[in-house]
Amino acid sequence: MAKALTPRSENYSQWYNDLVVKADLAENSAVRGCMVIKPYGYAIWEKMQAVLDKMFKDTGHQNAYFPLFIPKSFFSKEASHIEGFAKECAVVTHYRLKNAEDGSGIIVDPDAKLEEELIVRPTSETIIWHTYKGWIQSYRDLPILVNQWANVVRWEMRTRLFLRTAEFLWQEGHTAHATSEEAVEETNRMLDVYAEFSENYLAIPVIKGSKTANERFAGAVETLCIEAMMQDGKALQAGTSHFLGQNFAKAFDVRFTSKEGKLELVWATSWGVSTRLMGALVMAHSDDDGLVLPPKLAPIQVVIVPIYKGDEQKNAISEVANGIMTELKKKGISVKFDNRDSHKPGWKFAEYELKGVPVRISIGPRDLENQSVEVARRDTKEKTVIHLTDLALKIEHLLDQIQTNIYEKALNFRNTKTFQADSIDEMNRILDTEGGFIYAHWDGTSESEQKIKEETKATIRCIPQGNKQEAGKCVYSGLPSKERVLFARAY
RNA sequence: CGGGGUGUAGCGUAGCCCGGUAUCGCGUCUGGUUUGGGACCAGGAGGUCGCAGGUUCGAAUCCUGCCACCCCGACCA
Repeated sequence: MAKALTPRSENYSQWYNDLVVKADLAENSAVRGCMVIKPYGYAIWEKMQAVLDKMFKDTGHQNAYFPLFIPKSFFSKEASHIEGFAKECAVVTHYRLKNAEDGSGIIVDPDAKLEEELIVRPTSETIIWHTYKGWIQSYRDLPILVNQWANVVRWEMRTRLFLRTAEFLWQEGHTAHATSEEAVEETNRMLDVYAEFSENYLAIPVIKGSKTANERFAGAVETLCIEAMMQDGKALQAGTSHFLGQNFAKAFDVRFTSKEGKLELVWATSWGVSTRLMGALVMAHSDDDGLVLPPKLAPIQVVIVPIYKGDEQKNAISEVANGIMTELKKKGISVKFDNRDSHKPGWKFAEYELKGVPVRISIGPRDLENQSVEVARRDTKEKTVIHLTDLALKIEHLLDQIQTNIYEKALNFRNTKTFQADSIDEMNRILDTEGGFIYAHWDGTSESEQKIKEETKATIRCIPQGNKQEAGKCVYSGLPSKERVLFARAY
């Protein structure tokens, strides 16, 4: 079978889409803009969830769950918030269907109109802050450190598997604090959690920074983000952490009595990552043979493929394979022995490469004689013959090496695609030929930011944390600037 | 919502300009031979040609209307 993944140079988004479908991660559903996440894709998401959930708990958070539906009136309480989300909300207006009297089918019962429409949550700040009002009276009730795993709906005009779907899965943390300092600290802490997750598990290097006012989350005082580079040089926002100030406390009238006995507004944060990370994972590491999964998130870390003629060989190989499996499982390595008769070895090799399984062990008659196996790594496609002695230990080390190598490779790629530019023309030249990240001076105004976007299609991804201070002139206005900010074309 | 494109078997397609009941590949089923990189041979099954109407002896093909999907923008995690 010709697998024919589109070479990524020709049409990256087509290549991405084909890969997601062929690797069995997800597919478009019958519902506009919504996707079906298939078992293999969901298994990866579950591994991400498990790691993140532990990181949240290790930083003192608890999980809770809030309603899917939000009364319309809740949205009108925070003006900039509704402005940011109004354009893309699904709205429930009725609660009953009935058979049409003319027999033409099922219709919405006009008599079952809701008094107040319900919005399917695009994010949960409003319903949660409405709830928090009832939870918070005194400084003793703070902080509240809650996370929710949920689905949300944003009626996007154009969707793309994982990267932008009308419904997506995510986690959203919502915390309440007595002081501004504490809330800011929380905002930073969670950004660090995301950066650590991205680099250590997804094996994707990220730039931490803050968004400009234009790009800020609707209702936030400050939005922090991590920005990753995909293999076509475009940027992908991989996670956000918002300092909400007292905006939501004001909107929902959430006050507490301080130690000093004064009534004060509560300080807030919210932070989230979504199934978009699945898209990041695919776009950051894959090659023309398929997915390349970091071992820490691969549902199958090792696959064993037998090569045999006849039952006698098959049985002998199975015995060796079972021994290896037992040893690997003892080390907590997930391993699959694919002894199906229905496919030939070559077919299986290609199949597991497409699915990104980090390590493949193949065992044939040659190996039986030599007490060895052939070990192939997905990231470099190197094959080596390894003796059975201490095989599990060697595989364990190999998995670590692969995890590191994938990260290093992504980091090197990003470094070679990161540039400085001192004019709009230079920016355009780089973006059109190389793509990638560009550090350039900006005068700090929304007008210049907007103009640069119009002329280059690149946006300010973030003002990087700990950014080097350096006097210069804005690439658009020529006005003085004290630092370079990160520009890129983005997903 | 603008600009472009495509609808033919489970999937991918040829045929359309120039009208005669549909081509090829993958998959699938049966039998046999195979197995160290997506096996081979033989045989079989599978189609309202997106929908509706029109022209015609005859429409996948020409005409009209509609629908769906994809890509590129605007919006966005």
